[in-house]
Amino acid sequence: VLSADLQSRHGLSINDYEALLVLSHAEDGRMRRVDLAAALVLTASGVTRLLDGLEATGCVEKAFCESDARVTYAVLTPKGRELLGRASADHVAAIGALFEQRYSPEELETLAELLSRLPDAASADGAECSAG
Amino acid sequence: VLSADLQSRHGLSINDYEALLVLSHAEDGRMRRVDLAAALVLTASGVTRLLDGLEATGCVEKAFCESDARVTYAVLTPKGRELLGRASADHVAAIGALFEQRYSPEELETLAELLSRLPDAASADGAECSAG
DNA sequence: AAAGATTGAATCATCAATCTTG
DNA sequence: CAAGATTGATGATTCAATCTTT
Repeated sequence: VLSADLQSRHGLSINDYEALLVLSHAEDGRMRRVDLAAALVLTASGVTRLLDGLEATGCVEKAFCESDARVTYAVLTPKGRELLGRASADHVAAIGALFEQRYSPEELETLAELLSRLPDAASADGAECSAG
Repeated sequence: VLSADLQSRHGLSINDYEALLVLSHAEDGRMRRVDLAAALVLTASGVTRLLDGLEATGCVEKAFCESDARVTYAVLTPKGRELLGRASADHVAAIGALFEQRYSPEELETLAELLSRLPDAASADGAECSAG
């Protein structure tokens, strides 16, 4: 549901969205591609191809590293940041509706705590999830 | 983890396993392909290609419907049933270990109840998950 | 030799089109 | 025309190989 929403309203796949979100939290909206891959739990080649799309739409740009020519950065553009802002507003609201409709605040906390015990579980915090 | 285990120990993808499991619970180990697709949350073409593999290894066979020539059945073979039995023993044990290591019985029940409220959640029962 | 990035081949899913049968 | 099944083309992802730089 959430994925289809992002796609139809903003033209973003869930991975596009996550990539923009991660970049938006990085220093200067810029990250090494290899670090972005790790953050998105994708391979290096997966990131190359994901960014191909975001570069084509002008949401992300390449930048090169002066001190190490092996490194390429992915940089969030103003256009990308704007798109993320709009998409994030909708997405966070949709998530909120989906969960608040089904769980009380206490239940949400319990659910988050239980799921956080699974292997490789991401932070159950949620504070980092908005593009604010 | 669970998926990699199935693949390396028994040569089954998680979808292969699920297909054999669903067939094993059907009347005579046989189902219409379209119904199998629905049960596996796959498209019709996805099922065709999934069964291609299971038919190649002799775990599933085709059968035709006498009363409606449009229909093709997927039939679990004895070989498929044996493989499922072996894989299931390992798989269920692995799931058990994974969860019992992290949750008390009460916590498991709570987790199952909470998750069952999500849209399209499958049965939280678990009774149907073993190939026994 | 190792690290970062990209490319080509393979896998697995989907959709759209097609074929057969009802 | 609708239903069941398959096939071809496409998209997303991975792995293995390659290229450049350290």
